[in-house]
Amino acid sequence: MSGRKAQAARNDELILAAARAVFTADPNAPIAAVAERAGVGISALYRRYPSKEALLQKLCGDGLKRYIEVAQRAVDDDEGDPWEVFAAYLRGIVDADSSSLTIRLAGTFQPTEELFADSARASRLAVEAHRRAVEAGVLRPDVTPADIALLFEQLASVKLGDERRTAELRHRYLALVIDSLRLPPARRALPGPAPDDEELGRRWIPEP
Amino acid sequence: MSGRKAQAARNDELILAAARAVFTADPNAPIAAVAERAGVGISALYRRYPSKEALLQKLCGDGLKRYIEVAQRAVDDDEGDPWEVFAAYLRGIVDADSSSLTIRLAGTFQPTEELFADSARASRLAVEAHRRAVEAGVLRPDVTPADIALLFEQLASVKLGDERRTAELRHRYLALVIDSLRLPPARRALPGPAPDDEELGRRWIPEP
DNA sequence: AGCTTATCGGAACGAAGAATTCCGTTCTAG
DNA sequence: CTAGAACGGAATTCTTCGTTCCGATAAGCT
Repeated sequence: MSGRKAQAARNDELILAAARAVFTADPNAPIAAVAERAGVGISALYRRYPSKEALLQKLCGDGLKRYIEVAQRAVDDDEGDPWEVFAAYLRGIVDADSSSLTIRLAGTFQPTEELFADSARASRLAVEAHRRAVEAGVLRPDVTPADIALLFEQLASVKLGDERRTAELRHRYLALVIDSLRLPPARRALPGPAPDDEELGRRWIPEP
Repeated sequence: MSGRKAQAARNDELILAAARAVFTADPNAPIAAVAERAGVGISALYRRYPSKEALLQKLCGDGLKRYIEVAQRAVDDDEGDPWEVFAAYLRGIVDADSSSLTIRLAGTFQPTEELFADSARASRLAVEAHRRAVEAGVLRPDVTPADIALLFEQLASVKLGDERRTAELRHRYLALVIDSLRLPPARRALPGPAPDDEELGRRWIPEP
């Protein structure tokens, strides 16, 4: 499995993964940072995407697709325990890091028609997943789908250490909020260790 | 109360307020944006602060002082209901927007010795306020002071509409988390209306 | 009234950064 | 053996931003 074409196909993924990592870390990162992270030259990028904006649109579109997939799963599930279905939906969106790929990137590119359409679709699914949870009597009715959207964004703002640690902490705070969203009130142990002082303090020094 | 000196004193405040607004909205904002927002020329800025970095250090220092003041109040209060004291501390920090002025600005300037000292002092007070709440049996013992710090940061990431609306929403989500932090579990109505779709959707279009 | 000087507005300057283009090189497929 | 796809990265061009500089203004003092 070698050859020029295989290498190119591998670069496709490499570049997308690098772009995700770089732009979720900093929506205004230069495009050269993506190339460097992917371990390719700049021209490898421009061969695939006509501009930075096109790349960002692609990332955002992928983020919406992830969202739609996870939400669709929650809406389609008629068997599982309603609360568990809803909680799995929340965890799934947090893991997909959809907020970082969509609304967080907004402002750095001009949204296309397709993006608007997918965004509307995602929104409808979110409302439906929400409605099911409320009607099943497992979700606090005074929180709205828009509240949930903002909660996702808040969780996406958590960034500490590497990717794994960040995901762990997001789940920790999601668990805190899940406890409070749940009806009737329940309380479980928080997952993942709390941050320690060294972990928090490291962030004060400018990098370069 | 006019005169050159009064005007200058008024500008002192104007500039600081503008800098707070501009840099909490965007930690990498150009210094010209501060001058414009304050309605003064650039030289009015450079007369007061030798560099952009010095201004940022001042803002961060002020943020820490606000934090210390609020936390000190919580630590000193021996009379009030322990939970109410702790909840007021949380609300106070959110209102002071300390996170946006401190850790959020970190990386845009070199921290001074004094900042480190104040930061340590703030941290000690936070731990003490936390300890009191846990020992009074009103705060979930599996959340640590570091958890609380990250919660503040998450709340500070909420930004929607004008300053008033943003503060309202932060309190809404603080209430959600407060419900879950509290021991024994309690549940109150959420303050402030949830965001509506138009409010959320407006953020997709790039500004200029 | 006239002079001094603190204060200010904003243009000018220079450095840095970033998106995109361009060119020479490599290596595969046919 | 060669045409050309794919690539690395320097060169180009444009923008942005921090800082400096200069002329204008008017308060306060003599």
